[in-house]
Amino acid sequence: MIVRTRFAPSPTGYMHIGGMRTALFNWLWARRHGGQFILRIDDTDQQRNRDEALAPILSAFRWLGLNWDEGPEVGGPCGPYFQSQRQAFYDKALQQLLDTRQAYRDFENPEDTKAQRETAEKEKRQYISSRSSLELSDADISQFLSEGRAHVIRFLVPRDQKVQIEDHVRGHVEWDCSLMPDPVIARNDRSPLYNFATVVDDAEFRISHVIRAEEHLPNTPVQVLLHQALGNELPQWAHIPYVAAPGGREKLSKRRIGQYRTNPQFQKLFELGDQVLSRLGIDSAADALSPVMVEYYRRVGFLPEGVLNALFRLGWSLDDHTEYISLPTAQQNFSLDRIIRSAAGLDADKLLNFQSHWMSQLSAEEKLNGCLPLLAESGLIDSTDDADTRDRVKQIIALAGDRLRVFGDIFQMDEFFLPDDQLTVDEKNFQKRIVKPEAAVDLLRELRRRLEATADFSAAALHELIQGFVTEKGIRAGDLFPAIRLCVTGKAQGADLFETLSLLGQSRVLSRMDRGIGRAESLRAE
RNA sequence: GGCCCCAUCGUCUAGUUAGGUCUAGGACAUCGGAUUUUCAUUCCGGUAACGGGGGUUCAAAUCCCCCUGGGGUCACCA
Repeated sequence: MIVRTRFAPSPTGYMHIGGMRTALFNWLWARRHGGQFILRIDDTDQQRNRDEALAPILSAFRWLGLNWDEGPEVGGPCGPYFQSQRQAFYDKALQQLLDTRQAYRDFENPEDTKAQRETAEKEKRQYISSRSSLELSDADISQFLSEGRAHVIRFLVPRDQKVQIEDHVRGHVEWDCSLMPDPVIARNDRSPLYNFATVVDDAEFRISHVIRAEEHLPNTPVQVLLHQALGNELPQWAHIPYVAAPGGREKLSKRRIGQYRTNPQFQKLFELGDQVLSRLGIDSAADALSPVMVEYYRRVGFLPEGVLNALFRLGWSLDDHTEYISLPTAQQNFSLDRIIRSAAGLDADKLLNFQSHWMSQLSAEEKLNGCLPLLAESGLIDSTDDADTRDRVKQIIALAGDRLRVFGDIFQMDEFFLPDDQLTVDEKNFQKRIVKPEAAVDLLRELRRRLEATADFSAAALHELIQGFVTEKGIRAGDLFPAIRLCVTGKAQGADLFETLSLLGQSRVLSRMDRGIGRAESLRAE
C-alpha cells in the first residue's frame, strides 16, 4: 500500500500551532513510509482573499521544513488542490448518490427543521431528520425543481446499520446510525459541505490514512457512510488528541488568547513575546500575533527545531527517555501506536527548554544570522552586511552565551547598541547599589580615574585592575561590581562584567560612569 | 442534554496491546547543595503520581463493571 496522507487547512490567515502538529504527524507518517504528503485547501466557503489567507499557512510549513508532494504551488496529478475548484468532482458524486437514491432533495423549510431540532433537544432526545421530503413523488420533485424551489441535498443515513472503525489511536469505536440525522451534503446551488467534499477528495486523492484531531471523531461515521455509498475503499483512521491550553485540558483556541494571558503556565511565552515584538514595532497586546500561531514563534526568534521538538513530544514519544528529537530522527521513528490518547497541554517550560537545547547546537555564524535581521528590523543596527557590525554582534552573542535562548533574547543585550542616554536603568537597584551606600560614588569615581589611565582594556586586564582595586580598598566584590554594571548597562545582572566592559570599550565605559556618578549625586542631593 | 472520547508526579510522558522484573522510570518545572564577580549555565541531591469503588486473579497502573471528574461534538462552518 502506498501511504498517502493529507492536511486540509481552511485559509484563515494564520497557522494554528495545534493544526501544525496534526500536519506534522501526517507528514511524518508519509515520510516514514516513503509515501506522499498532500496539502489540500478546504475553501468551500468562499474566501475573499484566498491567497492572502493562505500565505501564512504555507510559510509556516516552509519555516518548519515540511514540504508537500502535492498541493498549492507544486501541483500534482490529482489537482486542482483547492476545493473551490473541484466542483465537477462533487457534482459527479452528488449525481451518483441521487441516482442510487442514497441522497435526497430536502425541500423542508429550514425553519421547520430547526424547530424540530429544538423540540428534540427540549424533550432530551436525539434529533433525527423527519425525511418529509421522501414522501414527495417524482412528479412533485420535478415540479418543485422547475419552480426553482429552494432545497438542500441530504445523505440518506441507513438507520439500520452500525458504523465501526478500528482507529489507530482510539482502537475500536462504533456508532449507531439510527441516532444520526441525515447530513446536508450540498446546498441549493450544489456547493458541497465539508463532510461531503472531504470524502470525495480523500477518495480522489487516494488518501490511505486520515490523521486528524479528535474533534473530527464525530464526523467519522458520516464520512464512513459516504465512502461506502460511493463505493470507495475506506481510508484508515487515526484521531490524535488535540493540543490543549497550557496546564489544562481545553482545546487551545485563538479566541481565548485573552484568558491565556493570565494563565501562569502561559505567561512566560507572552512575556517573551511582548519583549521581542515590541522591539519590532508589533503590538503584541493587539493579539495580531499570539502563541497560538506558528508565526509567533518565528517572529520571536524560536528555531524550527525547538518548535518541532515541542510538537513531537506533545502526545508522542520515541521511547521512555529520549527528549531531544530532530526532524530526521522523528521521521525515522514515527509511529501511530505511540501517540497518546489524552489531550496534552502545550508546555511552555518544556518548549523553552527544547529551544535552548537546539540553540546551543548552533554555530556562532548561525546565531549571528538569526540575530542580525531582528537587530536591523528594530533599528538597533543599520546594516546586516557591514563586516564590523557583524563582527561586533558576533562577539556580543558569544558573550550572551546560553542567555540567548531565542534570537529575540539579543535585545537583552541592548546596552551594546543603545547610545548612553537611552539606556534603561533599573532604578530600584541603582538606588540600592549606588545612591544609598555611602562609599559607592567615591569608589566609582576613583575607579573611573584608573580605568581612564589604563592602556589595556582587555577583559583579563580589567579583571586584574578591578580585582586589585577591590583588594586594595578592602571591600567586597559584591559592593562594587553591581555598581559598575548598573552604571554601564543600567542592569543589575548580566553577562561577565569584564567582558562586558571590554566589549563596550573604554570611551563608552568612561562616559557611562560619568553619567552614573552624576545621576547618583543628583539623586542624593534630593 | 444526546452521541463520542479521555483519566499515571505541578507539567510533558514511559509503563496498559501479550497482568508479575513497577516499594511506578525519564524529562521540564520546583526545592536544597556544589561551582561562579552577578545572572544564566554546568554538576550532585530531594519533594512529587496510578481519581474512587467493586470485581476477575496466587498477583492489577495494566483486564471487566459502576461511579466521579475532565473534554470534544451536536450548522445549509470547516
